[in-house]
Amino acid sequence: MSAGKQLKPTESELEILRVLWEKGPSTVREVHEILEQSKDAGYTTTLKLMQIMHEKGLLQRDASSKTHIYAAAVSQENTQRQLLDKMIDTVFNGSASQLVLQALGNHKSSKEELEKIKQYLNEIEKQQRK
Amino acid sequence: MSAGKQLKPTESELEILRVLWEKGPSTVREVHEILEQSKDAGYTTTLKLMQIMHEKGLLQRDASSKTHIYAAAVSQENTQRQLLDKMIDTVFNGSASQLVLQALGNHKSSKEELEKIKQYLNEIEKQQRK
DNA sequence: ATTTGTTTACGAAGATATTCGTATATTCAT
DNA sequence: ATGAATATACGAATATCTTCGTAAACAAAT
Repeated sequence: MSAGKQLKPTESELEILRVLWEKGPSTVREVHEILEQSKDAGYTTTLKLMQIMHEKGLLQRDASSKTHIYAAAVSQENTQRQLLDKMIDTVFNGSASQLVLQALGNHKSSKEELEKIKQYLNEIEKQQRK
Repeated sequence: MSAGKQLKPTESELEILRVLWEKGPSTVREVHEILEQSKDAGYTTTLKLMQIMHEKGLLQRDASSKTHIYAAAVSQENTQRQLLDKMIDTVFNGSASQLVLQALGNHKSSKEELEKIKQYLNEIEKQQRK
């Protein structure tokens, strides 16, 4: 499976992807109006970015109507994994658990979340014993 | 407390920091020779980068002898935390445990490491009950 | 002292990412 | 049809990051 590797989105591109992951297929204006809330950029800036992302294969678009509809062409999970792997590699010297300890140490996680993580660890250990 | 905030190192800057964290205070040449093993760049490129990092406050240097000695001015842990926090924020929508699950799922961790994480989780839960 | 090798300093080219102005097309209301 | 509003396309300015050429300073060897 798998065609060519997905390339790493830039900071701005990630902001756009987040909107599309959350809201689903949207027009440039819709995306732009969300972005405007947290940063200030012109409309054509958002447009241009989304066009470039489309060229790169990060977004797909439906141009059948005058106002194009864009959607993420890469999944949130794949992108998260890609960026996370890179961070483990370049920032945590390849040690995922080092990163995990840091992450747990500096953020309040709810009891439920912690429980979920523990269960997960147990499963992994069971796997390993086999 | 807190003096001005530490600014985010770029990709290349991070490579240099990693060398200095590992080897301690070093000359440009020493750093460069390590970098050469994994990438190819000219000596003056490494020099320039380290000079810029010094200006930015990422490195400190001892210029008392002809050949300057550079050292990291930011700690590995602080930098890791900074980059990790940003990733949790921008890539994992603020959910540290989401990131943790991803990290555990996609990397083999040794039994010892997993055990360490579990102990840590227990401690956190103990804290929370208080 | 002159040459040779190593170092820093400086400036600028090249690459990539971000921003926006302007032109052109389309739609809709009048 | 004309004008106002909104969309896309395009090109280019700006900013940031990365790279390196070249010159000047210095040190060591001959």
